[in-house]
Amino acid sequence: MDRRDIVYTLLQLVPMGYVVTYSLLARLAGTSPRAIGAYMRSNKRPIIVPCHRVVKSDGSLGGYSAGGPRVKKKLLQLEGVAFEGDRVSGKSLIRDEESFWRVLEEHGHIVDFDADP
DNA sequence: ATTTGCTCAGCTC
DNA sequence: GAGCTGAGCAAAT
Repeated sequence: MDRRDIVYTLLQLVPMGYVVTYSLLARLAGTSPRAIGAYMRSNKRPIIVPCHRVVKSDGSLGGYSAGGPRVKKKLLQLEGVAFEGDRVSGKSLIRDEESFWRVLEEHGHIVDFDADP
């Protein structure tokens, strides 16, 4: 299990209609934002690993190797993500770890870290 | 709005 | 190994 697998796994937990930042994934996986970009670029399983749900921390799109920013935006809109111009509007953008875990809980993913005996 | 310094995985020699 | 290139960030200007 290397860092790349961790990143892909985390990404698959993000529900439709939400978007995370490169920066957040970097903090969660213990690496740098640009490294996340590199992982996405070399992503071999489009769709299964939803690279289109990763954007820059100011809400602008960033890149998308499978079709360019146009396609990326379109996909997000189809998933219900709201835009203001070329930026994702605040509501669906997850920037910090706390909101990340909260969103996962609300969508029924298992978050429980310390199961107390 | 634009510039500046920092980052690190992957690719090339 | 050493050097370059980005699907980026935050702070200062």
